[in-house]
Amino acid sequence: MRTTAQFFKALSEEPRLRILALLLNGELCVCDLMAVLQLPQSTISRHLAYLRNTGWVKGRRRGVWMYYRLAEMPTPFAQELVALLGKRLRELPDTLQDYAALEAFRRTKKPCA
Amino acid sequence: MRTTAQFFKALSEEPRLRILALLLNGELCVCDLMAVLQLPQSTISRHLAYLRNTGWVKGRRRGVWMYYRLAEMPTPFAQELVALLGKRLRELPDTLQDYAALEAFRRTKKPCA
DNA sequence: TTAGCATATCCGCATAGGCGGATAAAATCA
DNA sequence: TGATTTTATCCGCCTATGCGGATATGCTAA
Repeated sequence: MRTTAQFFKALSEEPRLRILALLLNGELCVCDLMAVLQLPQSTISRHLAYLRNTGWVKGRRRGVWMYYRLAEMPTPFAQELVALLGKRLRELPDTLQDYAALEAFRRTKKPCA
Repeated sequence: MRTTAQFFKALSEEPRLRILALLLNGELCVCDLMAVLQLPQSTISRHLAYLRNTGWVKGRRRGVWMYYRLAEMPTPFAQELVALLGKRLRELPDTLQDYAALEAFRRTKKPCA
């Protein structure tokens, strides 16, 4: 029960929902997230750490860069929750804006890759 | 997005999950919840207020007693989330214990009704 | 109208966790 | 090795919210 509560707590802050929404479409590095979310790097990293500790994302180091992706969910409950959350996030205006910002960022430059 | 985050925040505390789990099987009054959760009345009421303000439960006054029940969810997303959450909660050991405690409490006495 | 019960709110206190700037650590390259 | 880049962590500050006892409110019945 405590674990379940913690799991939901990860979803209770807007920046974390935005991060998860962006990761729905695949792996991103911290600098991608910074560019899209327009938040200081320490803020992004802190939220990523929280998501990592609660089992929502996994990080992979590739040289200097850390790539984050959604973690594989261990239980059917978690899997269904991710599916449901994803469906919901994708229809929020903020998400669509972030997707557009990511597109734009990728077109203009590719500094981390 | 902010609303979505708030909605999940309501699920991020154990006492609130226990309350929701109990309400899955129908309306209860505050004194029922006190008996089962073994928490002080002020604590129960505070969590109920939080759940009320975030749209999870509705209260109905019946004389001196306040009966709480799960609210009707306004969106398909919320409806599916409730269904999923309910399925999850019902399989947690803490929930089963609380159900048993409620049963026991109802058998021994019926002080509020 | 007053007493008594159920519930809501108030209070002070404690902690988790938000924030962003500063600093440390990890990895690469010259 | 030393400089540079990327990311993680540290720091102090601040707000939200947890807690439970005390008090206020709402309602009923005598």
